[in-house]
This record gives sequence, C-alpha cells and structure tokens, in this order.
Amino acid sequence: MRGEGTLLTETNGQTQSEKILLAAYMCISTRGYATVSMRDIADEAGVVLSQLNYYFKNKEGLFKEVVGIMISKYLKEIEESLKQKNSPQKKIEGLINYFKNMLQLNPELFKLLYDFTGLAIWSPVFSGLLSELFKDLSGIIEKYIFNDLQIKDLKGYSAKTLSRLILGSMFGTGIQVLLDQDEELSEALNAMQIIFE
Amino acid sequence: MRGEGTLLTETNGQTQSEKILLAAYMCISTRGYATVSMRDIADEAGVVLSQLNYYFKNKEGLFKEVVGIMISKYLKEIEESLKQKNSPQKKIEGLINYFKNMLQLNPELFKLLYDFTGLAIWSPVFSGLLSELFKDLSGIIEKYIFNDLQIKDLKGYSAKTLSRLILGSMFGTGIQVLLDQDEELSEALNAMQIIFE
DNA sequence: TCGCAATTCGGTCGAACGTCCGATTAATGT
DNA sequence: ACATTAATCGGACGTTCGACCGAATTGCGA
Repeated sequence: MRGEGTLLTETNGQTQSEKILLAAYMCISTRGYATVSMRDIADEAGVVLSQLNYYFKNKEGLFKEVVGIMISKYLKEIEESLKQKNSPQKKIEGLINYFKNMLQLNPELFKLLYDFTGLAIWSPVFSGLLSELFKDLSGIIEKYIFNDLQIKDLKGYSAKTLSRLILGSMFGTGIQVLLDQDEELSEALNAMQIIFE
Repeated sequence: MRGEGTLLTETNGQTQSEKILLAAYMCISTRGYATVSMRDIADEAGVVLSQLNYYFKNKEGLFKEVVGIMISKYLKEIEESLKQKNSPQKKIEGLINYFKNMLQLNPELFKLLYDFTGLAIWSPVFSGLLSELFKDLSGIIEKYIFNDLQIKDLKGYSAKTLSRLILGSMFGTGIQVLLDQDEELSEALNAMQIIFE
C-alpha cells in the first residue's frame, strides 16, 4: 500500500529513470565523479539501488547518460549566447559573459565538464564523447563568429584554429577562476577579446 | 638473507621513501589518481603496503607529496623556457614550444596537472596547493614576459590579467590537443602569440 | 657487545564498493 | 479472467579499499 499514484507512470512529472538520471547529475556535479557511489545516487533519487542497474545496466552506462545531458546543455547554451549580436566583437563578448555568469551562478556545470574531461583522459569510453564535445563547441564558435562574417583568416591563423584557442582560453581561464575566487581574475576572460583589436 | 646491501641506506641510489614517491608519481601520471590504490603503488615500488603508511601517514599525505614534486617540476621547467630569449614574442614562443614538446613527448606531466587540478575542485586540501601553483606560474610568465620589459599594460589589459590568459590558453588548448590528437590542433597553441601582434 | 630506536614485514580489520539474484507487485494484452 | 511481461524491492555476493597492528629485523650509539 502506497500513498502515491501508480508506479509505472511518472511521479512528480518524471519517470523513474529520469529521477535517477537527475540525481546522478546532481551528485556528480556537486561532489565529482570519483567520490560518487551508486548508493549515493540511489539515495538522492529516492530509489532502491538495484533500480540503477535495471535502467542503466552499470555505472559506466549511467555516467555516459549524464555526459550526454551535459553535452546537450552546453551545445544549446553556447549557441544561444552567440546567436543575437552581429559583430564578432559583440559575439565573443556575449560568449564571455555567458561563461562568466555560469562560473558565478552555476559553477557546477563547469565542474561537470572539467571532471568528465579528466575522466576522458584515462578512459577511452569517455574520451570519444568529450573529444566530440570540444570539436562541436569550437565548431559553433567558428560558425557564429567567423563564418557568418566571411572571416577566413585573422592575422595568419585560420578560423578553426582561433576557435579552438577561444574555447581553450575560456576553459583554462575558467578553471583558474574556479580555484582562486579572485574578482580580478575573471577580467582575464574579457581579455580574450584582444583577438579582434 | 637478501642479495642486496643494507636496507636502511639507499638502494639503487634512492631511499625507501623516494622509491615510494616515484612509484606514486608514475602510477598517478599514467592511470589517474582516481583509479590508483595504495597497493598498486606499493607493488610498483617493490615495497610492502604498510611502508606507505609508515612514511606518508595516509593516502592523502602521499598524494600531497606527489603534488609537491609536480609543482617544483613545473616551476623549474616553465621558468627555464622563459629565461633565454629577450623579446616578448620570442619568450612566449619559447613557452609555447616547451608546452608543445611536453604534450608530445611527456604528456604524463600535463595529465598529472589536469588530474590534480580536478581533485582540487572538490578537495580543499588540494585546492590551496593548485591555486598557488597557477598563481606562481602566471607570476613567472608576468615577470619574464612583461615586467622585464617594463610593459605594464597592453591594449588596456594589465600584465597580470594577460599572464593569466596566456596560462589559461595553454592549459585549455593543451587538454584539447590531448583529447584529440590532431596535428593541426597544436597550431592553436601558436596562435596565442597573437597578443603581441 | 648490549640495548634502544628505526625500519620492515605479513597479515587482518571493518567498511564500502558494483553487481547480481529471487521474490513480490503492478501493468498489459487477450 | 488469466497469463505474460515489466517494474520494484530487499538483500546478499565477492572483491577491493585504506588503515592499522604486533612481531621480527636492522642500524646505531653507548
């Protein structure tokens, strides 16, 4: 006898597997993949341990799904931050502002990216996923900042190369901001605009 | 009865604790801190498990020592790569070349930095150490590239800010190179010289 | 040479881990 | 209605982990 409704259909508007997935996302993004256990996730989701294996086979399968929703989140948000403005200066400014806001208001998303990228260094299973993400992200940057304006080269460097650099700059500066909460440090993110000056 | 010499004094020119430290360094830099156990390190060092606790108290203590030798390695090598040349262009070129060579020939050192930085995100014990390292590294860059030539500002950004950006660019581009072994990608590292063009 | 401290050793402890299983309950189709 | 499948549950399995212990060995100063 249970106080809630039917079991197979969703509860609180989300299915059992969605609850697990969200719980996994929360656990990993707040404590890191290395220290999160299946039991932690089950507890967070309000679900019995064996349900995790039932829906996602094993830990790796579950984590891969979490990477998936992280990827789509990034692709969507980055693209959105680049859509509006039209000059390359304005666009890169929008991108930087998105990144600064995320580091301030929702650093968990960045931590998640950093963490899984670290996992990808050692695990071939994840290296493919993360490598694709970085490729896609720099592809979006290239598309919106360079291609739309028919900029092929800039000071001798290709649009592709510069997009990788922009992405890397944000990533590498972002981790410094995260480690050393120095207000002045986030100014270093702005400095990337130097490319177009 | 053992075929080697005395036990307390060094064997092969290194003491017991040095053997353990080196083994820990090797294990972590080739497989990541998350998957390395005390037993792995003991085996790699050719030492019984309990010796690790005897010399380093616990796992965290051992890992902190490994971080320590990694830090001194970086500080020494980065400074060395910046010493000779005299124009800022030449210096940043030397820095980039050092980084490219390391990624090619000794990627374990970079993996180690990335890995421990990831650990630092979640563990206050390591965040202090890594935060200091990034601060010191950008300090060295600032000193050799900017201060020596009395460059205080460049296009409106302080030397400190630009040093952080240079460091972040190398770090963030480096991880992309590591994930996606694309020869063309390492060109993105060169592009950082755009600052002085 | 003796005695003490430092070191080395093998082994064990409890806890935590991921995975798997059988039984029970709920939903679905005929 | 009944049979079949899907879902949920609690528990147990074997393994691995870091930490710790007491005993044995070695080095060194008195």
